[in-house]
Amino acid sequence: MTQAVRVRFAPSPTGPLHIGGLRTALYNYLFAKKHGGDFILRIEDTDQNRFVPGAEEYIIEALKWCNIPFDEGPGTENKKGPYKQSERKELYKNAVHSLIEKGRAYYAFDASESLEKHRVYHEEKGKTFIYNWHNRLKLENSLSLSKEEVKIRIENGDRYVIRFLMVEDGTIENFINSTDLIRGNIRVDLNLLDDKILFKSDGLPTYHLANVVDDHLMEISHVIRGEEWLPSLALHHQLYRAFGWTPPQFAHLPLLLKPTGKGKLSKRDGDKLGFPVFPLNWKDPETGKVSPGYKEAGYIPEGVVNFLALLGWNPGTEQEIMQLDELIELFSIEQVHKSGARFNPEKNKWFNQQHLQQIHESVLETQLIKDALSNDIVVLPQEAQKVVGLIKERASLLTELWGLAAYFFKDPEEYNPKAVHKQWKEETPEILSKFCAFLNTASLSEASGFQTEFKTWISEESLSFGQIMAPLRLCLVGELSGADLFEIICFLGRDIVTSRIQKALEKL
RNA sequence: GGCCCGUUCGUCUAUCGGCUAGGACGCCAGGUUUUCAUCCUGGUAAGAGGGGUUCGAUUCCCCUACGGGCUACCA
Repeated sequence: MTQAVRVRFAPSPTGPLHIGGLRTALYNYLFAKKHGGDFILRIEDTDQNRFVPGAEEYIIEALKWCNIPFDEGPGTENKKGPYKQSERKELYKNAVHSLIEKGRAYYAFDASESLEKHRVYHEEKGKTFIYNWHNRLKLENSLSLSKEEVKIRIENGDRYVIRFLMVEDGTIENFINSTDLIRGNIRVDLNLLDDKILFKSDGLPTYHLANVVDDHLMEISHVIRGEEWLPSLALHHQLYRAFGWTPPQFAHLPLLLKPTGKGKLSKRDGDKLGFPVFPLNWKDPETGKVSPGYKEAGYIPEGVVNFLALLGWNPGTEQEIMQLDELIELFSIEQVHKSGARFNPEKNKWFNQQHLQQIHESVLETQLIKDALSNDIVVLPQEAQKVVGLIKERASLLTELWGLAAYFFKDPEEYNPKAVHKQWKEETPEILSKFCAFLNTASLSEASGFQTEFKTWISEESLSFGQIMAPLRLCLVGELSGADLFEIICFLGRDIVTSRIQKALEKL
């Protein structure tokens, strides 16, 4: 019998979820759904100092926007909950005490400042200070101090932490092999590892303890997390072993790197390079500063998710445009890459453009109507439907829609000077007047029919396309770009076309 | 500094010992179009370096270089 697949995404609410975290969530989700398993959201809020109000809500909203819902998490029925670590304190306390009883954890009273001194001192001598078998007996802890002393200190209310006893004696060779689903075997010398703090003096567990306890209690089968956790893998394995628990399987995802320059993608890169790194707008509760989100910048979740999925993984085929259900179908953790992937905003946009062509047009129509309304223009549903059909292939972002469609609903306010200079000739006004006359006799019920009539007319008048099309476009659009001109004319109707031509004739 | 992980076009990537190294984004050129965009066609450009193993290495091993991560009473 194989174990049920249960994975978790475990962010800490220290700010908005960024695109790298979102990808981790996505991979977890894809893996879970691929194997018919559950995707669990756990909030790791054990750092009181870094807690940011609103961050948890943001994370939940962001996952919802991306269409990657969790099966268990805050607010769901508590099968294995609660799902916030701050509500699980007793569990960690019990766990760490069981470790103390087993002799695998101990109290330590050293002040941060005194440890810092040790570090500096060692560094000056070109050495590294590690709190482990090397020196733990020279420091202030329940292994070096007498039982009475320890008891007195604790009863006195002295601040203490609880440390993990990594290895008792570092003189014996002691390697551990851990398996990573993506990287294979990873071999670490346990003698080089430190006695990590499991419990902080504020009475809360550190990540390492809480993480292991929760993954065990929540019956997590696969831990899929960022590569920054790879160095802790050996520690986590040792913890499972010390508890006597079977560890889950691990997979460490490659990091997302900056588009240019060095290092991993950070929350500040967005501002610097002008693209969002967050799924949704985020307003910093302290500074009030708003960081842009994909949603508000006009991206659709289908595009963002598709692009993100392919950053560090691909199905091995040449298919790139995929819907969420296809991603689930094709996903496999073994095909995830080992090396970091540079974030490419250009390609991100391209994916969005591709998906924008595929989503239901009603989404675009709704957006267009909304944007028009904020410009005090009422666009009827059937108008929106018609116009979206004409312009959507030109749009990469939802936010570009109105800019591409505005001339269907309002007269141009200005005429591109360059274009005017190039296309507005001496004979133009006369030709346009003739066109107006022709317009009165033409049928505008259908663009293709009108085009035929138009062609007949210009040959009768011995005019060329270039002579009339460009100026006409200027009159109607204000630019030399835009949708099919015959479609525009038929949409606008005789009166508006005529009035726009009149207006342009006056102005130019 | 120490430990760990990585390294194919500028970028994302295919290749699981047979390669004329394939695709996509970007860029460039051409075509379609009344225009711009879309779209279509073509072009540009790569296995870090050095040793092995092998009939044959981008692929396996080692070294070096470079890149990345971790090295907190943060996650």
